[in-house]
Amino acid sequence: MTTDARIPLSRERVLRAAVQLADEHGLRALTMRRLAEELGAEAMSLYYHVAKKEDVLDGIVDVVAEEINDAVARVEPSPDWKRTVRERILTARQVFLRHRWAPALFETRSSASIAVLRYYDALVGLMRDGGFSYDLVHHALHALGSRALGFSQELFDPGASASAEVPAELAWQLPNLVGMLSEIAHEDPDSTLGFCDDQTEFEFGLDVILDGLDRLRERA
Amino acid sequence: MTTDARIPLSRERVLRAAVQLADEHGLRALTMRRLAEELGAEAMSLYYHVAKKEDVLDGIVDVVAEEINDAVARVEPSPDWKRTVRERILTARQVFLRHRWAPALFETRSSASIAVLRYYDALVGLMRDGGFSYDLVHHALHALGSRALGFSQELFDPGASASAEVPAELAWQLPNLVGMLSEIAHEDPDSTLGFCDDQTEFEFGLDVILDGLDRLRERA
DNA sequence: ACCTGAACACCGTTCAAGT
DNA sequence: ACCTGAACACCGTTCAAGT
Repeated sequence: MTTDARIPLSRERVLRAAVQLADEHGLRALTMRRLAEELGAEAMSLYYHVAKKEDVLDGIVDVVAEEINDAVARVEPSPDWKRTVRERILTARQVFLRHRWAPALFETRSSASIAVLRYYDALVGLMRDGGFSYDLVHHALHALGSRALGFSQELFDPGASASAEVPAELAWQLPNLVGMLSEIAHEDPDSTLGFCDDQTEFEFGLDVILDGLDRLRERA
Repeated sequence: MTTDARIPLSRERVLRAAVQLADEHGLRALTMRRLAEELGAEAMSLYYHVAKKEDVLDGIVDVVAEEINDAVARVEPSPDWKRTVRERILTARQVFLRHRWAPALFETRSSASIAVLRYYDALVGLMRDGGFSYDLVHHALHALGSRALGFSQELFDPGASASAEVPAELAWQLPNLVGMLSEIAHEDPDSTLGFCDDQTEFEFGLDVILDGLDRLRERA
């Protein structure tokens, strides 16, 4: 989907096109040459608007982070810190569902973008107002990890390794896993997303942590 | 550090060299050409022992996973499930500290290696014996995420963005973050690893989750 | 059976040159 | 000021050829 070549390039146009390219064809398709093609320009033209590819990657992280900030800004605060924080995080998660490549990329960035810092700043403020000490907020951010931003990279999807996919010769080595999977498959035979409902699992993990943090806050 | 060229290549030698190369120079240095050079061979020779680069990456994930399995096998079980699981996870973490590139790579693998599955199988068994239903174990694995395997990718290290590094013009946009960081820096002026002690934070987050899971187990 | 040289299709990036 | 062509140093990988 090559766009009109008459519109002049700009950093913003480049970044928008990069996000769209990643949305449609994944991060691997995001090469400088392909990106330029998408914009109806030559690869070398991009370098007038961005320093290098890393700059593009930093840029699209920022674009997504701004999208998150816009989304969570519409969440109306509640007197209950946990309710507000929970809703903000689930709202942020919706943005990541629109940009499936983003979690992996966010984790490769070493220095946080300004937009990400603003996101965290608001979170810190909400928890502080909810009765947390700065010290506990700090621990809380580490405990939440990427969940605070709205995603949780699944290392191993128990559902993806459903019993059917495990070769019989392997099964005997994994009695507990096989047992667990067969029971789950039995109990929830028609889950839409395979055996594990990502949304349910994300909320489960999030609530375990938020509840735990709330208990620590009360005790302190 | 080129090794003796007279020793014939083998899949195992290739993978060992790949791990060592990543340990010493990072994942980015792990190219087929460089790897071959390290082994005193030509890049094309590698393809007789591995299918493609992805195969090498799958392979070194497996090597690390086996290293983890060896390490946790030496953890002696306790009647308290939480104690045992906690110690196993912290033991696994030690392995990741020796292979800093591994967390990022583990997260890019879509299908889990057999060794990783064995690790999870043992974990499932321990929790099941500790009184968990299969269903709760399943939720627990999702809640722990990569922490179950012994690492937690930090998206944004609050310590890395210490107040000193935040430009003054940005600080006013981040009042809560700046407040939090200045207090933490003040309270813990001489932490070795910067402002955040990774080990402490990892254990904090792990304990929040394990305690939460234990409470859910009791209630069920 | 195991290893290699030459070659291909791709990268990101520089630099001098065009308008 | 903005864009481009040619070129460079790298990738992973194929394939026919060597021993």
